[in-house]
Amino acid sequence: MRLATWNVNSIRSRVDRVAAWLERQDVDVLALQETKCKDDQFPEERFTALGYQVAHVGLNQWNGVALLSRVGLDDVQVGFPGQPTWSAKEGVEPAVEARAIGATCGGVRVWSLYVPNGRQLGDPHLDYKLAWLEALRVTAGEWLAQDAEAQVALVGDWNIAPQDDDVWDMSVFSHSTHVSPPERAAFRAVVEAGYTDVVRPHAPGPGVYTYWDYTQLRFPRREGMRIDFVLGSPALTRRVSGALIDRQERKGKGASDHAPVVVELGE
DNA sequence: ATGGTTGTGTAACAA
Repeated sequence: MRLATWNVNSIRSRVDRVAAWLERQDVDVLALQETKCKDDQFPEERFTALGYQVAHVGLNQWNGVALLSRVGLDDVQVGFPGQPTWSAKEGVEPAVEARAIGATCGGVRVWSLYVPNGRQLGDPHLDYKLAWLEALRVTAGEWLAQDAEAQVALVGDWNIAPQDDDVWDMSVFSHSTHVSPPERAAFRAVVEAGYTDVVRPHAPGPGVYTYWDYTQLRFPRREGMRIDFVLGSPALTRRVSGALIDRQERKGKGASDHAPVVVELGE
């Protein structure tokens, strides 16, 4: 089974590219982030025509996560237990954002996750991000406490570069989010709860990234960040036989600023 | 040059 994750930065502007890529890469399950649309705007028929079932949550033009699967899509869950809420502005009732959707696909509990962007050090968004990751760590840890053999994949855009090699130049990030000690500790806590980065051994750095900013010629200059991850539970990690970051897909007109990440699972 | 691009939706905001 081939499992993939991709921050597409708007599914409506990328639907042709995603559909073509799915067929080319022979992917069974694809987790999408930043679909940037409401549920009724999601181009579901494009994917059902290719044999995929679709689950999506999108509340407005921000965030939005989805799962496409051709190996079953059962027990869909919008948001994870304990997922923190966010209030966009003063006076607006805090709500759970469209940042997490889970389903069982071919025996694997797959979660498509879009971790909040912390924006700046000291920004309330960073506190939200850290609380979000801590809540995820607690819940995902409970899943393994209940069933140590559970096959769980926590996949998506984590908005964290866990190691210095995961950015092109650490000195550029000395006062930035994504690399700060609290963010790295929050990521490490998920790993220590039992979830392994299954891609890195198959796509080692330095210089291997999943995201390149649209501005400042970051992609041709090879100035990127590794911030998209597939974290596997122990039982899932044992099944991983290969992985790749499809850098080709970042090329050309109409590319997302993120590349897709693919994991091959054996029996 | 204190920005640089791309997305939402059509002014700003988000990344």
